[in-house]
Amino acid sequence: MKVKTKKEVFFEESLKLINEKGFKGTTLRDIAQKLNFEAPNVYNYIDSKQSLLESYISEITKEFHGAIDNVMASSYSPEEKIRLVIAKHVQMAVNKPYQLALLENDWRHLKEPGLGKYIDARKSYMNKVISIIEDGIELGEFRAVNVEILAFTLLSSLRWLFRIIADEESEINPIELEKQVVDFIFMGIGKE
Amino acid sequence: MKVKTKKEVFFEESLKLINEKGFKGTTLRDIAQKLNFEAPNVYNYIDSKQSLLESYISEITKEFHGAIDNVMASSYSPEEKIRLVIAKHVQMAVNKPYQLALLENDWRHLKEPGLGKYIDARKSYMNKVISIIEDGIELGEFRAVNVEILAFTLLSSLRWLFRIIADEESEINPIELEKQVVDFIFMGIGKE
DNA sequence: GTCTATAATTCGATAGAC
DNA sequence: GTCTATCGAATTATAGAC
Repeated sequence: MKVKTKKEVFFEESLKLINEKGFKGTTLRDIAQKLNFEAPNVYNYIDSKQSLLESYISEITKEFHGAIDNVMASSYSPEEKIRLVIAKHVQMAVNKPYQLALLENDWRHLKEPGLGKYIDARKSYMNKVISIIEDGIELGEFRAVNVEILAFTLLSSLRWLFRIIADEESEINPIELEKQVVDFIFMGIGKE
Repeated sequence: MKVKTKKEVFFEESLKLINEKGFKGTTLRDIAQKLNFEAPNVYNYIDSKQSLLESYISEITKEFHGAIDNVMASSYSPEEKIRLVIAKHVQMAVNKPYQLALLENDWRHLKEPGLGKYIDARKSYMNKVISIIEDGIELGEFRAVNVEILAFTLLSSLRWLFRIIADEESEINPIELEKQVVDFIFMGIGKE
């Protein structure tokens, strides 16, 4: 078991607090109190409250975009690509639920130019998903649907997976979670 | 066309601002500026900033719970009940996108005892959906699945429909939106 | 790295005149 | 209903001693 550095503990505990009270609702005093020191000491770890938000968000968005770019550039079929995208979201929800929560809850508190970049990147991500779905429809792997609405609904069900982990008291089996989500997205709830 | 009262304009404009900047990120001065008067005048319309949040949230949660209780008490089949639940979410997303956004983004800023009540009500809502799905599986209308994960994923895709309306520049046809969402949830994206 | 002290600003809210 | 003036508290952040 690796020993956590003070810096790692700082970022982990801050993350949990922000998850409970929101970025704007979490004060540097709150963070300091949780770590049992006085407020000005947070500046031993960060330059500003804003930079704290930015570091959490940039880390996780880079990971998502790196993953989907690799998927796009692969020779897998559209159906397999969608499976890989789902797998990535499940994996992230299981491994970094609080960071995902922060991303979804508090991205709006980014300041320019970071905010504009984030919004653009988010659109770009959805466009890549749309592109995969379009290919899949063309190849007859998917039903013909309104791709914008579908991509949006699909991503919505993926983006909020972290709540299952963050909210649920019970343990979740990641493999079972992925299977259930894949089945839902490909087959829906209907009998046939 | 009904003429809007000043009070209606106040609540509408406040809602849009909160949607952009979040509840904690929106100051009473921001609201006053948008309405072209000075900050203390907001107290002509509300008792406190907190009561503003509470009124938005209680209105919309009552509507959802009233709807699902009527559905539960009806003699429709589970499949038809799920269709009605989806229809309600689509209808709300189309008619009250900003209020739904506030609900999802800022419910955590409720204070006790309202916060606890909201969390309980949210769990209760999901339990009702789970109950419908369980009935449907028993009757052979739905595939046998992990109902908790399914209900969660299903509700996630419904709860974020408002973003299609709030974000999208293009007009959305509510009837088409409902059809696409129903098809996605019952059949998924797969060909068969 | 930790603290005390405090600056500079902003916030929700109130008082009271018109 | 609208304003000016302002209070009291809280916030991010800095200065500087230990």
